[in-house]
Formats: sequence, C-alpha cells, structure tokens
Amino acid sequence: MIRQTKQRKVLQDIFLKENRPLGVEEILSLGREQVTSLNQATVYRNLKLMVEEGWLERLAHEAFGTLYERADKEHHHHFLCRSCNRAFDLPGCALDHDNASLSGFQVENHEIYLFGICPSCSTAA
Amino acid sequence: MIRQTKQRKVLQDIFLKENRPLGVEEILSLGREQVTSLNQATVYRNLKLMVEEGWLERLAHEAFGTLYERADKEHHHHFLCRSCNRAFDLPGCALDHDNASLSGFQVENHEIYLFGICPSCSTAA
DNA sequence: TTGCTAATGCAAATGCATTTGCAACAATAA
DNA sequence: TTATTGTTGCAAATGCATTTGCATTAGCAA
Repeated sequence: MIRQTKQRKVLQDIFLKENRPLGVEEILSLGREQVTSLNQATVYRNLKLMVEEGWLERLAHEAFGTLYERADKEHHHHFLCRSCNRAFDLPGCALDHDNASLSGFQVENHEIYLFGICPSCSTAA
Repeated sequence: MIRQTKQRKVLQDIFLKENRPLGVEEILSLGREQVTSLNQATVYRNLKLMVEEGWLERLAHEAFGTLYERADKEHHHHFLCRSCNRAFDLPGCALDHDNASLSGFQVENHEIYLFGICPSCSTAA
C-alpha cells in the first residue's frame, strides 16, 4: 500500500506550483527548501513512481537533460532558455501539418523544441 | 599534419552515400564492410574530428541516441522510424512561425522531430 | 626507401545519470 | 500503542556511451 510521505507531498506540490518541466537537480533543490534532508535517491524513486502511475511524463533533450512534467496537459511543445537553462511550455501546436511529412512517411507523433531567451532573462538583460 | 587513412576515407564515403543521420553502431557496421578491422575508438575519434572541422554535425534524441550527419545541408528536420530505428532527413521546414512563439519569448532556433513508420518499413509490412 | 609521427586497434579507464542494498525511520491498520 | 512494512538517506554499485594509454601500424615528406 502506498504511503503519503512528506517527501512525496513536497514533490507533488512542486510540480503543481512550478508549471513547467523540471529536472532532477532543480526538483531536488526546490524540495530541500521544504524537507532539508531530501535525498536524490528519493527524488529518483518518486519520479519513477509518478511516471509509472501516469501522473508525470518524462521528456529529454540533449541540451537540457531529462525533465519531468505533469501528464495532465494538452498537446503542447517546449521552449528552452539558453540563458537560465529552464524549460517552458508553449501551449498549442505550431506544426504546419500540411508541410510536415514527406510522401511515404507515416507520421504518428512529433516534438517541437524552440530555443532562445525567455521573458525573464530578456527583461533582466 | 592530417593523414588520409583508409578508415577515414571509408567514414566519409559512408556519410556521402547514406544520405541520412547515422549512429555510431551503424557507422561501425557499415564501415566494417570496407575495413574489417575498423575499431569503435577509431570511429569515435574520427567523428569528433569531423565535427570539429565542421564537416559533420551532431544530433541527439533520447529515443535514438547520438547521430551524426553532414553539415552541408540546408535547414531541415528529422523523421525517426520506430520500426527500423533509422533517422531520415525531411527537407524544408514545417514550423508554423506565426504560431510558434509566445509573447516575450525570443526564439533563436528550433528543432522538429516526426516519429512514425518510414516508407520501406510500411511497404515491408 | 627511409624516418618521423599521426592514426589505429585493443582493452582498460572515465564520467555521469540512475539504481540499489541496507539499516534506520515513519506512515497506517488494527 | 503497537506491529507491520513501505520509505528514506547514504553510499556503493550499475550501465553505458565515450575517452584514453600504449604498443603497433602505416601515411607521407624528403
């Protein structure tokens, strides 16, 4: 039977509050603000559970490593800020479906990544 | 001074012939058809050189690992076949620029990945 | 041809993200 | 409260892609 621990609660809260994909490091440091003893292995174990139960989804890009985000979102894509190294959701889809494919290729799904500077970084400049 | 070795020549030929992104395993096995002794370390060393001199570009996606492709191509995106696990180029750009961004985000570049079944796999079925 | 040294093959070593064993701890059912 | 057993923290262990040390091989300038 699954128990509700404070570590687990903290992780859930973080994902509910930060509305964007998060990496393990980031999750760990945000989590330690609530539970000082929070351990990396605990984060990994819980992320794995949350993915298995379908509450989180995993997302990875070479430039930003592995990220996790809530699974309850509609189809969307991501923006990656090269300045603060954070990922953001871009609601909606900017794929031009008519020109997307090539004859003979059966497209089942897709991913789009935009790179650049996020609002807070460009304001700070 | 850089020497032209037969291993190097084989690697270049492979990239010129196969007109799509290739992974290390694939390069190694294609290369061994020409030079039986071809070693993985040699492939890695040469790929690194070719990237440094700008002849190749590196590309990575979690589902397909690290791939390399010639750098002399125009802007394009990639199709990844979940059946044969190969990557293909999709000439042109299917990004709907007007709907791509979000207010405040400065987009500098982007990547698009399409997933599905490639022509030869769907014919073979 | 010959000499110099870049390049190769092989195996061992790295670097890193993620996983795991284990003892101590803590969330529930009774 | 108490017993049960899921969880955590810690450190050591994995798994893997990529790199490196070294002896041998082989381009290429002279």
